[in-house]
Amino acid sequence: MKPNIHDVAKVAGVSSTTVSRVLNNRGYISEKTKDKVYKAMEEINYFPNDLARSLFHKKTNLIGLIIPNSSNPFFGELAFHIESICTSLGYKLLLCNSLNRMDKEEKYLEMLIRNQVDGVIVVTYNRGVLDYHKQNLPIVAIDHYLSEKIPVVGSDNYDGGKKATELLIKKQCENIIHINGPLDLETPANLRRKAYEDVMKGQGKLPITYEVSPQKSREEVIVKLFDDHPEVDGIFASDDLIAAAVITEARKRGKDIPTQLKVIGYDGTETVKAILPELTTIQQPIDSIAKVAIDILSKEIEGEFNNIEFETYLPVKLLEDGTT
Amino acid sequence: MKPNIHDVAKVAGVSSTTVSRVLNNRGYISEKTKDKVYKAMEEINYFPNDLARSLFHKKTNLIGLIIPNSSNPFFGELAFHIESICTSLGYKLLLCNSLNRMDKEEKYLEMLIRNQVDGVIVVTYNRGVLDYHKQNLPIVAIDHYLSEKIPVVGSDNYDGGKKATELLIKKQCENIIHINGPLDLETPANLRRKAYEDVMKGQGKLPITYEVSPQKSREEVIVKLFDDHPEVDGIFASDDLIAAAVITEARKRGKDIPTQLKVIGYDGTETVKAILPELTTIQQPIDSIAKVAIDILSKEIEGEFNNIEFETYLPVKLLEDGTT
DNA sequence: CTGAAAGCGCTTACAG
DNA sequence: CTGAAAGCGCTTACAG
Repeated sequence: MKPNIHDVAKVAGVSSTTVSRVLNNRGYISEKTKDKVYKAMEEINYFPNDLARSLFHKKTNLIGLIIPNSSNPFFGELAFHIESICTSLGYKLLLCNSLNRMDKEEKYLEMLIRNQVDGVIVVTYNRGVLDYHKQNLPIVAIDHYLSEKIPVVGSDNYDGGKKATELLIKKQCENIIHINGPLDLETPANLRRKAYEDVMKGQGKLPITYEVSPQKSREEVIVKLFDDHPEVDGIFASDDLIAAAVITEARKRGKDIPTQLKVIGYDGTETVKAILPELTTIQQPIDSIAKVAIDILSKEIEGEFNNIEFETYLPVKLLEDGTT
Repeated sequence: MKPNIHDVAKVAGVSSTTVSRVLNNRGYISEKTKDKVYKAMEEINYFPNDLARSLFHKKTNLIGLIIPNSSNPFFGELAFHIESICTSLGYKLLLCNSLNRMDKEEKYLEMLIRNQVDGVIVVTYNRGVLDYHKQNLPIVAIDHYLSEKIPVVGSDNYDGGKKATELLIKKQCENIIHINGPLDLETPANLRRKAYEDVMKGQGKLPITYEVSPQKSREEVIVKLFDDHPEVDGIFASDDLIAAAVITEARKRGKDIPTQLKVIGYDGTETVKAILPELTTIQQPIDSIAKVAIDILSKEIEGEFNNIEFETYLPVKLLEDGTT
């Protein structure tokens, strides 16, 4: 059986109140007593039970993180940064992979509430999930505006889409096509597409967007794109994984990159930079997103609602390399 | 203030004992009472406090996962699979990124103990961390044998190294060099190196290993390797990220892959397969590793120590593609 | 079929 | 400087 505070008290020959005081360094305790208690704790290998503490304090120092999938490099890196910052602040992280499924998101949210988390960081593209549980739980959303009451932190997707499209134009591409994720989910990628369309129209060009979805895989869509549009000479993909698949297919078809086809991706994770460094891409500041999200969540937790920024869109960076 | 079981009881006009019984579906309760209680819970938006439940039951359904870094695709995918399986079993996951640092691992372990986790899954290459806290906490190690008492689940690293080296030999490589991670950490990659050396020696060839470390980056090491050994025509990298960097550097030097240089990596994550599908690699069964690790941990938690396999090494698979 | 009481492991106001 | 008591939100053996 694990020792508890009474076991420590017995060994040290004091009351459990005193042990608790030593533990929390609270009130006056004689050095002698302190020593006795510390020795007793060590002797019986005592660790305080944070469950009991949390129950009393009504604060768990637990944060829930709901992301679609930590396998994706973007979310894997986001989870890493968020966890690191949480730990440095004394918070612990409960990880939840929702696969972007609303039913899972709701179940996770209920689980987090039952576990009394102090706050939740959520990356969801399903509006409305969070209204479901009417608890007034501190929440911050990443990447996507959910409701007036929920602060959102992300990066400047419109500017990213603009920068990407403009680069292809500057590089003399005549036939620029965009590949995006599911258009029905309200992902931030939709703003990238909007910027693409605006820039194209501004140039008097016709925007064309292909859509990758759970039903149509990256590979399928890209094959169709090349079949439909053999004239394509510039592709802006809404994430780096799609861009990588474009490069693979282009190679198969003997299309040289960047002379015959220029490709630009989106995200610029460390992983992709390591594996495919030649990919030109728009880099999101994942570490800053994590930092700002936790800053805001901490403020919500501490009840400082007055100086909270409700929408933060951090700047993105063009990383130019060999594929353009 | 969040409602508690007494609030529900008051609204429903019953005792809190009865509410608890309804909540746990335990003992006989009249349908009428059940209904009243459910209505009351809904009315005041009640969710049970799992902290209090856990405190009573001395079981939290919390699992701790300590990995080096969820940014790395291998660990990101491992975390994903572990979390998914945990959730399907009613466990919740506390994520810890140790950066392979022993001091962090120890702090995380203490945190997990204080939080009363039911068990811990740990990927560490620092022997001895776990002896530190002498709690008899259910633990399972992934990828690395830590002590007689701790079951380990991994894949067959020796066979992976053997398969990789043999492929390069079969493909007529004359000068095969191996690149490994830090040799002082007892990583599973060391077994891959051992297999490489054995196969090389068996062929009457001299094994040569270059070491990537926190001090010497992948890029640095690879540049040196090519400078030292312009004759190299086969490289076996102990992970896919190193293999990718080899490919990048080879391209810079105008060495054609696979005609002048053949490259094989290790891990075969979904991410790398998506971004660099032409990479030949040895694939680890990440999902099975996760599955078996949790199976074993569950058994430890339930106290079924009799039918636990203490060492499990799952088979790896050669994925042959364009780089060889 | 239902309730009062004790207890899970802590903490803190209150006394002394 | 130290201790007894009440309470955080639950659950369950025991009565009835």
